[in-house]
Amino acid sequence: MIESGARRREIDEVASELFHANGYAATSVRDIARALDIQGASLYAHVASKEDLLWSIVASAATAFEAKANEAVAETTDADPVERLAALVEAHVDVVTADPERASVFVTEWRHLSGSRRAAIAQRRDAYEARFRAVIEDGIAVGAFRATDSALAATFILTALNGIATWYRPDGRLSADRIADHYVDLALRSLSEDHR
Amino acid sequence: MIESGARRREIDEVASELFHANGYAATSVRDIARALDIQGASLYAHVASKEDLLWSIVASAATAFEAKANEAVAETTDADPVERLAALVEAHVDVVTADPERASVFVTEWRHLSGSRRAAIAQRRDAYEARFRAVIEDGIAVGAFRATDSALAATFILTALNGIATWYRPDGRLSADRIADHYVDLALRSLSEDHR
DNA sequence: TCCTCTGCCTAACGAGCGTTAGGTAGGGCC
DNA sequence: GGCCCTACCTAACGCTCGTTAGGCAGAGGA
Repeated sequence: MIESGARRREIDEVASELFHANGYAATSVRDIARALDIQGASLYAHVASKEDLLWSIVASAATAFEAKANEAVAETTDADPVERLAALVEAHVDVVTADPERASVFVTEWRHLSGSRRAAIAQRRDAYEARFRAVIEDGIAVGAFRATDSALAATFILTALNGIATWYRPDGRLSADRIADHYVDLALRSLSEDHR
Repeated sequence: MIESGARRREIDEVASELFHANGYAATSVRDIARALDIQGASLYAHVASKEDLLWSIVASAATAFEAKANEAVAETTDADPVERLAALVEAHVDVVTADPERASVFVTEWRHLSGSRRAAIAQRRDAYEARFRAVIEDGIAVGAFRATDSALAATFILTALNGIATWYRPDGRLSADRIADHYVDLALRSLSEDHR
């Protein structure tokens, strides 16, 4: 039986670290087992397949991003698009810095999912990106942002945010909060009306 | 003997496509050979190892980025930091869109290089990023950009630019030129003084 | 005609891959 | 004491991996 208890969460965490460090394809089941001090075959008491492990990580990351974005939007229903975008950006950075390994696996390894799972994640990513785009369009309509290609702007901002997952270290020069503040600033200014 | 003739360039191109599509670790030597309609073992008449193939792609991409950045800086020696940063950003987008497969392999697969090669690329990446940082600092000193963390701003911009390699399609909605224009705009505004 | 070079072939190597089958030690509950 | 559940074990499966060895067909120059 494939459970989802404490040991399973441990396994997900170790797999996250290794997938983050070396990539999914370059990480063997026996690599993960070694990090847990057990045999490769023993992992299959907890997990149905290697891909299930990836799926569990990627799906939980997707859920985390969606949940935080929901919070951010709920907290800014009465606010203007500028504040709502700021909340969305901050939420995204929060999720990334809270678990950079998981976030980076989500961003870079989801293509190794097969068939319907990959499609499901692609769709959720699209929906997530659409929320950013919608807020940007609202801001343009209200005159808070300059008129520009909202899809391209959303992509610009989101890829910059996702990049954090690849270089962020909890013990690095900048705290997660400071990174979030700076990135909110950079993102909002990139859409600002005045310049030069 | 390992040559560097026309056939070899063909091989590099096919390998770029496959590494871009599926990742280095998930692409086998036999996959590359199949795309060339030859046997896996036959590749070794042209290439010393699979990693050499990756190295050849990554190194040529690094050289392309450096060369275009050199041009951009040379053409803006008398210009202000704003124009020089614009030239750097445009150069980067140009290199990415000119060969997105190669660029994306450079950005995402270089960690699979071993030892000294990985270190060499890491150093060249750092030096390249430092050029962006230096121009941003010049701009801040001159008052053209607002005072901010220049390293973080450079990372913000560069990761957004590198992201293009993962989604750009030559036959997509936006031409390479329009993407470059928009991204120059977004990058410069993210550093602008005024906002709200 | 012979020689050399280019570009590919077949066959095989040891190693590692994801995964399955079947077993066992130990702890908690009846 | 008997029972089941959790967590792991060893052994092995068929397959694919990167790579090497050795050979051969055809083109081009001497």
